[in-house]
Amino acid sequence: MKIATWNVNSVRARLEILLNYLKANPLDVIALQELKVVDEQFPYEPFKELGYNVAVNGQKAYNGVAILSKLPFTEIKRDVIESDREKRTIQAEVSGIKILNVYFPHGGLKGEERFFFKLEFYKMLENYIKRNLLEEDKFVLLGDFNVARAEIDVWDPELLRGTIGFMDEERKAIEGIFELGLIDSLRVFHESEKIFTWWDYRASSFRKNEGMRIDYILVSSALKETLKNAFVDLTPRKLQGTSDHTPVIAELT
DNA sequence: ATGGTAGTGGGACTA
Repeated sequence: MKIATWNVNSVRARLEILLNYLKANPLDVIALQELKVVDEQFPYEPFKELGYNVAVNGQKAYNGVAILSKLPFTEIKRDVIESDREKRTIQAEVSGIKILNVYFPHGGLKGEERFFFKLEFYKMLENYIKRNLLEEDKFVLLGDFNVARAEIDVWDPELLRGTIGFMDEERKAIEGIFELGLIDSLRVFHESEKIFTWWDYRASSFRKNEGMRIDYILVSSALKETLKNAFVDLTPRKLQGTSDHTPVIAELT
């Protein structure tokens, strides 16, 4: 089973790129973030034509998440965090695996309201997992975490230290989620490579490879033995008019 | 500390 996460930064603006990608790259499950569209206006049809079941939790102009799956969903939950009014979570079960897709807040500068909201969001998600998932559950947490975990996950740790996405407070918060026994799939196969998933549109960041690894696929220990590969696909980031993120993919048996 | 770009929706906001 191939599972991917991709912050598409508007599903409608990226429809052509997304469909072409799925035609060329067979994925079983794909988690999308930043749809920027309400459920009613989500482009369901072209995905259905490619054989996908579609579960959407959308919002106008901002946020919005979806899960596409070739296999049928046996359960769909939206807004799994109680105060999630921003449409940032959707969970679906596919073939006995619970898949939780999360678009974490970007946050703000230290001390600002959005900064505290972001830290609270990490804590709420940690609590949700603690309360709702058992150690033996087959579970995948994936999405745009909006934080780089370690120095290896940013292009210039000295320059970026203390900026949004690489503050000590958010790194500590995300570590609380990793410490629930979840496995950072990319690092199982690429232990010490500098690999990024996001590059700012500005300042030719992608050309200079000035990026950050802020998108993750984490798997529960019950899935550890089934993990066969994980990688970042840079190809779609090279296209004109593409998202500022590129997909992360994990392969399970 | 600022600016650089992009999407939405037709200005300001988020990222």
